[in-house]
Amino acid sequence: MTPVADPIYVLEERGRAALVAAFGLSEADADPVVRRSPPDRDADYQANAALALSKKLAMKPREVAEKFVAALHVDDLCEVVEIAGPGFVNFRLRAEALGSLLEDDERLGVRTQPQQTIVIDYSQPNVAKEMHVGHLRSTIIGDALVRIHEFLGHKVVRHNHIGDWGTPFGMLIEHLLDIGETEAAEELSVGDLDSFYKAASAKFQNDPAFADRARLRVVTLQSGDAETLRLWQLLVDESSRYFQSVYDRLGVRLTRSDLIGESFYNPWLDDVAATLEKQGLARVDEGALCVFPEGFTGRDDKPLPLIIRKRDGGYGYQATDLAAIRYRLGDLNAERLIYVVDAGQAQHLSMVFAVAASAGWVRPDQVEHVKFGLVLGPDGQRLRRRVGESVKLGALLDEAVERAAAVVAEKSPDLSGEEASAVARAVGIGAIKYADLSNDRVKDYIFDWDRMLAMEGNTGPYLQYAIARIRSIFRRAEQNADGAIAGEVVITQPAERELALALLSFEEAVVSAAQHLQPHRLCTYLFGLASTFTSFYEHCPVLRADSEEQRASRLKLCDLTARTLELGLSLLGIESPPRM
RNA sequence: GCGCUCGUAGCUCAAUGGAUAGAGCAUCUGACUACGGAUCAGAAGGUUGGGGGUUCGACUCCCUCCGAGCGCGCCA
Repeated sequence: MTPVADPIYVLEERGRAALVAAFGLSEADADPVVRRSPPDRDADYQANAALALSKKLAMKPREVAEKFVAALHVDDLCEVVEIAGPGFVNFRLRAEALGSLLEDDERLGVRTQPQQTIVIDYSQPNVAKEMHVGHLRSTIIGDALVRIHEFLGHKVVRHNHIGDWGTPFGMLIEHLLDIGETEAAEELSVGDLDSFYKAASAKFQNDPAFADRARLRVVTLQSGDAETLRLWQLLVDESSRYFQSVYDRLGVRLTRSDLIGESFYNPWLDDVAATLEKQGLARVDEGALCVFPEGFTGRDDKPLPLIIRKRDGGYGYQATDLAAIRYRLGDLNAERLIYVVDAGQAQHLSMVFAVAASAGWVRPDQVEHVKFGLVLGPDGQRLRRRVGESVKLGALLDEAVERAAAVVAEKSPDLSGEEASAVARAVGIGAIKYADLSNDRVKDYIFDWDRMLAMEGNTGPYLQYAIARIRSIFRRAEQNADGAIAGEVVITQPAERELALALLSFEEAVVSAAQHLQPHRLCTYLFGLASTFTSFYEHCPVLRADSEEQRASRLKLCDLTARTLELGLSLLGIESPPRM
């Protein structure tokens, strides 16, 4: 059975062969530059290569296009191939070809890629600190990238690089000792991490004796004192429980075994420093061991250091990040590292990457910073609870589910209490995720409850609703929708044609989201598919189709649409309730 | 001061260097007692912050200016 296959790749392949045959180009130079055509152009796809090649080949663009078309074999797919404008080659697919391309396939036409081992570093909350919206973005985007790359056949190693080491732990442990283990565990277990951290921090600032103890405690901790480590572990365990509760509510694929935090790299930090020194990359400056990577300057044009070891002999996150790169490539044999970290860390990470590259630990093309912008409130300012305080994640998720429950209760009063609350969870969490993922991640975005929960527009609830609506067709048709639809897709109406083309573009949407590490490309695709579907559904009667063949064909289009939307949402980490 | 990011319709956002810059919301006009109206069709709305440049072709690449945000030596 022929799988669903995105014609853009077929045309690309045939186009490449034609360019090689017609002009003797190398495979690499023979990119036919196939794109979807703009709407209302009476063409489905176009190849733009002729214009780009005309100079290289010293021919007129139209001449290039003519020779290209002459060498092209696409009669089985296209009913029209014509040259337009200055040298665009337009393709219009045959209706039969569209129908046969849409044969059933578990993966809905998305092929797997040659497997790579990829470490994706995301979420990164801090021990003994409440998670905030910044962690939310990293978590949601990272989770989507994990799912997309796993689906494409890669081996993804999830690393939750938690902040569980370093200077703050001196004061946290001392504070823990002050109030007693029992009370501390109690406070931490109810998830009130901020008050614990703030109390410790306040004492550190106001009580010099406490501050001295805290500094000493850092040394004791990092030298591996057993009792201190036990107390530290208590903090980590309590915090991990809290993190896990957030991940479970979010439906994010992170577990305790993915927690590989800063402390994990502690044993290698001395060696990182020693190696960099031996390589002549690091030198002592103002008491600290520094590397000055080329091209980084700060104030007064002074070279900017990456501080490997502080004046007091301790290590910061620069050394830890370097050790992590060595571990991930050297010990885990990863081929690619992806860091889902806010844009504010761009300079730090590019310095770390530069140093790791010059030490020979990584090739520059193996590491990528997936940076993201801020979450803003309706006023366009950074989202805060009150001045200076970040919004607590737990409260945010509560509110999302509450608001979704109100929407569900109003729109679907017939759902049972249990189902209604399950739907509310899926809709509320899905709305938050979709609102985050549907924007270009590098930009700041405005967090707006009403917009993200709206049933119209490019939102999570809209897509979930579209799926539920299609599912209801099958309930009404009393037909099983699990690929058991007999017959084949026959395209007769323009709306069917548009829907078929949209369905066939799924692979490109997934691949492009992965290639650019931009989940919003997949969102844009899914919203377009849902819109195309509603137009089809309005214009083409399904259950009241003219013939059994047409009914079966249209049911099949419905089924493929629902499954594509479901799969697409699942790659974004979003659930699709069967009814809502 | 140096560096990075962003600036697109009234609002929120799209647009792997390709033809006439697209959606949703809001506004306006139509359609159908609805296979879940949580609908469909259409209109209006733009000097893509300004100015230069590269290119057959620029929202996209380069330079410059303006505006916003972030980072810039011992927190992570």
